[in-house]
Amino acid sequence: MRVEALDNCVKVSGLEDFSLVETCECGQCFRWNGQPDGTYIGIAAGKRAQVEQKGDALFFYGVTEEEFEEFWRGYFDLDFDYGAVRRLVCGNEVLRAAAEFAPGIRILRAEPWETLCSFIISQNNNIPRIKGIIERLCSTFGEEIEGGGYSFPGADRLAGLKEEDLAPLRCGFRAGYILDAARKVAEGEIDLEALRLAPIEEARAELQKIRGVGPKVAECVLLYGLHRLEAFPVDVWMKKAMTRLFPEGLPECARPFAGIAQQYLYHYVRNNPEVLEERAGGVIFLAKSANLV
DNA sequence: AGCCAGGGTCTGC
DNA sequence: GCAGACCATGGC
Repeated sequence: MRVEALDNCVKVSGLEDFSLVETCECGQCFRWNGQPDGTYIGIAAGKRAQVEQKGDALFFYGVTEEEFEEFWRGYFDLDFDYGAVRRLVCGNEVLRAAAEFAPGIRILRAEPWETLCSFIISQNNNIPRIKGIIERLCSTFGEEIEGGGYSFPGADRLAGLKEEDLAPLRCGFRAGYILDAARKVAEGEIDLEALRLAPIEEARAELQKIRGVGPKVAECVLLYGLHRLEAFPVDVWMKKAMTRLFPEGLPECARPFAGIAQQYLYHYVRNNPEVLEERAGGVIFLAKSANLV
């Protein structure tokens, strides 16, 4: 991987196993939006970037080399060898097919609070509407940032609000959940940063003390917000995928990186729902499907 | 119109 | 412990 500063952007070349589109469209993040020109504009940790991929190179517009090194490099997890993980899970035929369908997926290092709040909003909801609610949350309570757009409001900003204050979000029954989470985090009752190193069972239990946070949301916070790669979120799609494809549970080879395997699988079954059909023939059908990619 | 959405809570067995 | 109603909103 090579990093160089050009006049108006930072160029990062020599990337392996990275796809901007796959990473931004695989359902883990809600604030990256594809533009008509093929670039993606996103906001994370109060910073805005416009990113373009050409082959094995990324171009970061509106970003200095220092900002890239200090934040975006880690955010996109560019220093981790995903090829090694793919080869590891390839011991299993189904996982191999899933990983080969979108080998450029990365697990972003999103902020814990933003992730917690976003996945509370995600419950019993669809992705376009989740994005809409989050955008309204940011434009209403976030701060305007350089280059346009709004930061994600901190827990302390929301902790003092009442449910009616959240009415403009049109987030329905989730308003109370957001406020409970904001209060517990703002007052230090829940220390999200401490959960990076806590035993995972303890971290799970801690997160589920928040109203509106059950097993699924907790796993998403662990994986996307705290980068606990062993976390394994199971939503309705993953439940179908596991029942249909892994009735005995996730193969042993994938356990240490269950979260990455989950992301490959989730994206795979959502874009190839036929592999979940009753008469599909499981592994044989999957192997065929993989050859088409 | 009616079903469903990257679920969770609460109630009743 | 587990099933089932219910939750608020809008995309399709």
